[in-house]
Amino acid sequence: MAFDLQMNSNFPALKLRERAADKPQRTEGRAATKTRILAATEKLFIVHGFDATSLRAITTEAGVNLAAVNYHFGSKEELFAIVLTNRLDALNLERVRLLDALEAKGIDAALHVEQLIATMFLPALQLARNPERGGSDFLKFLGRAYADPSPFVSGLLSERYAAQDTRFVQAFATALPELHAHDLSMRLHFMLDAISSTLASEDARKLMAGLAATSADAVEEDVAVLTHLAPFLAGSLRAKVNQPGQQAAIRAVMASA
Amino acid sequence: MAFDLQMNSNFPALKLRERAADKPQRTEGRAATKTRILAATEKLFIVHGFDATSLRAITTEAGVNLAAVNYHFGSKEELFAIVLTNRLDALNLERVRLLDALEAKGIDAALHVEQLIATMFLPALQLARNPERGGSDFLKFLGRAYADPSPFVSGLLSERYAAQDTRFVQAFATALPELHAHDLSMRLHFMLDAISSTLASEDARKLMAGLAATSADAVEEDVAVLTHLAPFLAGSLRAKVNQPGQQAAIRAVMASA
DNA sequence: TAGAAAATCACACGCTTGTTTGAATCGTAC
DNA sequence: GTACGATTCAAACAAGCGTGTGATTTTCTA
Repeated sequence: MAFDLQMNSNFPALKLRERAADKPQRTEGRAATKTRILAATEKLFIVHGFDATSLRAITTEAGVNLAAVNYHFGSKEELFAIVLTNRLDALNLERVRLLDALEAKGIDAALHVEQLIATMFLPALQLARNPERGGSDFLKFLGRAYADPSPFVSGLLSERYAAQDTRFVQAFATALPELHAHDLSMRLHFMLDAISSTLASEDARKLMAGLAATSADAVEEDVAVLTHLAPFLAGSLRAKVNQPGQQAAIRAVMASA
Repeated sequence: MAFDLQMNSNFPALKLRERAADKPQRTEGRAATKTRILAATEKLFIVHGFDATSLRAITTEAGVNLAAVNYHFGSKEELFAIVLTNRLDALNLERVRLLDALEAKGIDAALHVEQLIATMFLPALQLARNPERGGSDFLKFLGRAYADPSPFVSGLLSERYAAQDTRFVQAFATALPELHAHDLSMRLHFMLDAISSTLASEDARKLMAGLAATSADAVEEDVAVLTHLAPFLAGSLRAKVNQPGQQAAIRAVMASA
């Protein structure tokens, strides 16, 4: 950067004094670069995704040298892998822990689907309220990650979390025994795609926030969001095909085509 | 649903090398370059999206010179705008026509939601069976377009089809008067995001094809797909919040957290 | 406080992107 | 057959990308 260059060549003493003044502890100064790169990466990834976030944008945002990324992280992909797994490992561990607890406690048959949905989404809501875990941006981050078109991101997610995914699919299959495997797969696919796109989109997230606007404390907000989300998703999963009259109604529309 | 896999391209007059040998006519030769660029653009857009489809990949696929794109279309964005509107204008016109017909015919209250859903998706199924309108690739194209992360693509879609969107939102609002505007917006948002991602993803499309595998002719295939799709989506739209016991079930899950 | 190690720096490499250029070629009308 | 507008062509442009380098500075340790 031009500023440093000028001070380097002409006033080394001045630069030394300024540096020493704003840097009282060296270990913090050493870790600061890596930390600020990680923070900037996450911030820009939320807005632009993997492909459209350049290392130059990251290092500018973080106020560090361009070469710092490759020095500290090796490559752009390794940097993003750390950012992604930092956040998502905790989320998925908590999801599996809740699923274990639910299955150990026994199954309330009538509302098992709603409980599975709550198990999937409650950890995300809770992390979203913890500033140290990303705060409200965590939901945007989650949506961006699962909707990102880059093969690197989707490959990392499916590789690293495939085991958890199949556990939830099996849990839903036992909760919905009358649903054919084809229909169940399609409907779960729909559900997760919809959640991802919604979390990644600003206006839809505001809609969800509006649902819980009346609640007082944190726990009640989670309850409010889930009581709107779970029936909606459960309704789609539980819907039966070939209800009386539905075929006729559809054929009526097709008659106009 | 029926996928005519032998159709690589949807534009006529693709034989040009042998034609160039005998007697090339000016208008045909002139149109050939533009047509082949459009076909290559559509094919590559389906696979890679807007950002990841380079003009060099397009012109190589089309077998034309790199400069031909800017000569005939002005810019990459203008080229993609033509490709997108070519396909989507016809789709949306048909959607609105069916909505007009449904509203003129009067409302079957009990199954109005299913009929609205059929109205939204039937035109896409029918276009997908017409080779001149894109064949089976039309559904992939549709999904790619609505799931594309590029601001240019999403901006073009929302600008050009905002009017039709609000018409459908209003139709759903009158069909579901008990649902709050917040919930309806969120659920429709979910629904469309899910459809887009599903159409864009290869495996999910195969799942949908499996639903209609038993059907004989084209019309019955559309009926089969819609009788699986409509109840599923209608179930999600019609689900009521705060059903008895749901809050308690959710709180039971939260107790483990 | 001197020397080794770690970190930062400016800079450049090779590559890809969309776009432009000016000359060569084609198709046709005079 | 020649002239002219329309098209095609190879080549280059400027900009952006991820990555690597060697020198310099900062930090830690003996």
